[in-house]
Amino acid sequence: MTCSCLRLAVSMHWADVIARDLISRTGSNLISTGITPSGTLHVGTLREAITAEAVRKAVVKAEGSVRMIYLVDSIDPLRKRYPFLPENFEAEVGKPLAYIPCPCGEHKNYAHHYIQPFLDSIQELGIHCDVLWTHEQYEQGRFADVIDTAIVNKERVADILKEVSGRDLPKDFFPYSPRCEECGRLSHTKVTAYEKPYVGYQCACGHSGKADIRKADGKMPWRVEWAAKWKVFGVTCEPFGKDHAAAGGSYDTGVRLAKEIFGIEPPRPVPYEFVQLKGKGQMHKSTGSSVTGVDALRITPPQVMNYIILRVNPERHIDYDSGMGILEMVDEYDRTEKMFYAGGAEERDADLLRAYELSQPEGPRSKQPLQIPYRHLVSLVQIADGFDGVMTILRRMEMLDDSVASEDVAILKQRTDCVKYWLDAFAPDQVKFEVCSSMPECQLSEQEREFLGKLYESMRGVEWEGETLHDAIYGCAKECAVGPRGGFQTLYRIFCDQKQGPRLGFFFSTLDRDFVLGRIKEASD
RNA sequence: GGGCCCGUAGCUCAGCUAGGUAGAGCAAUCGGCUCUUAACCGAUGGGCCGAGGGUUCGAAUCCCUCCGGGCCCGCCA
Repeated sequence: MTCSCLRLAVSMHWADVIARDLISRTGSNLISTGITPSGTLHVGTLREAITAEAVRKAVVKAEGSVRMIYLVDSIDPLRKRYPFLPENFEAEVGKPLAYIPCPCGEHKNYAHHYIQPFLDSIQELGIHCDVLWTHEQYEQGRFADVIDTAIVNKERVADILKEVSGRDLPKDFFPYSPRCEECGRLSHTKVTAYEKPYVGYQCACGHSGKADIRKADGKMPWRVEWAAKWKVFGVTCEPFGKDHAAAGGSYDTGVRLAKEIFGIEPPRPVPYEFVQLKGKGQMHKSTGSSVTGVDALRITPPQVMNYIILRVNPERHIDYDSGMGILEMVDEYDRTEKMFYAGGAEERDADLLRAYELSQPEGPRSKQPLQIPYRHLVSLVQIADGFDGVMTILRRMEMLDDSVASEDVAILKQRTDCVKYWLDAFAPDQVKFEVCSSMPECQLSEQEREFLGKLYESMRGVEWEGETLHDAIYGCAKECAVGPRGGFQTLYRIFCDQKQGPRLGFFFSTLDRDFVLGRIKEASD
């Protein structure tokens, strides 16, 4: 065996490793993932979908056959009245999310309300999947056979659950919970009989009736339902959070149920670690997270979001930093992008480049996208008036011209929006500035006033353009006692009431000439 | 009680399932660009690879133990 052959096997991105494994097992793969939309979705939800999509792309690249489904667990019951829900939702507890009204009244139902932002995100992130709603699957009778199988084998199902999880089950355990046709709740019914396809029940509300397993008249408990889904859809691969991966956890019971009850091989698991939020508070269930999945996407361009997830192994936890860290991530992303298109990267960066490639919603472009330094945008957004203003300044600075590709404009727009949202909600004060509409209170020394006076005269005669303004400021400050550093600081003080700020030349060039000169004159008097 | 992940430069991490005496980015320092910085270019400094054993000619890399940190395991996806 030659060296070059060996080298091929050295480095492989985790998604490709999984893809290779999948292809070696079967000719037709189905990746499944999903969520219960009971409340606001967090960044971890994004990780699951992004992880699944990376595997899907990797299988496609390896020329395997693959499809991906996203299951919205819309038939799962509302477990309790969460703090963010109005009082009257107390009455909805126990009912399937799909049959509970929308909290804001603008969506079809509760489940839609919470999943819709995520479904929108999926588009941006380039996740290619078929979205399925579990309540619809039940309504269509797709689970009828597996429900019957579970019921017929309910003793063995119960044994497996007890054995693997080490927990006791209620004596009257039944692998199907009827939904009371009177009160709509799944949680208060007791099964009294089974005669295929009808499950007789008595509800705590007083009603007794029959549930048809071919309809959405009830559901399986989720551990059973999970394995049942594998059977019904033919799932061969599924990413899930580490909570499911714990010993005796739901994946373990799922494996046994799959093999012994449903007679199938369990899917290839892809356990992933949680995403932790750094910066503005951690992600606590009790306190609620200050950064939601939607927030994260609003401040992180989608490709970068993908990259954050894909650059590390799934089993590694990620600290999502909504503060300055986001700038560093975008910078790293841009660096990797340069490397990707420049070619000649070193072996050790192979996985990073692959992560970049997988991060592109529709695959990488043929040419390197336009790069405007992200940190620069942070300044521009605060100077310019809207996206058009940003574009205008970029043109003036010759960072882009009329030949700019529409895709690049789109990316720029997206990044500008992210920066704006970030500045509003998450950015540390250190990077923020604002033009004071009137002269801030400040004590200026004699030397500083002298500098401003000279600068006033100098700037009056100069072209109102970034570079020339900058030269005027620098030249003037250098000749004065305050020196360059002191000169710049003085200006920041009288314009922004800070001792630092954006690059002054460009900054001034975007402001009204009379306003700037007036302020300098005022301060020098 | 059970399980998983992590502990390598100030920070975020590569390297670790092919063992041969450590890498990147950011930060820092210094210098350059007539140029303040949160920008650009260049250079420099900085780590006994959590601790202790073991295997080995040789370990950040394999095995064991321990310490430290994070997180899961209540039918709740």
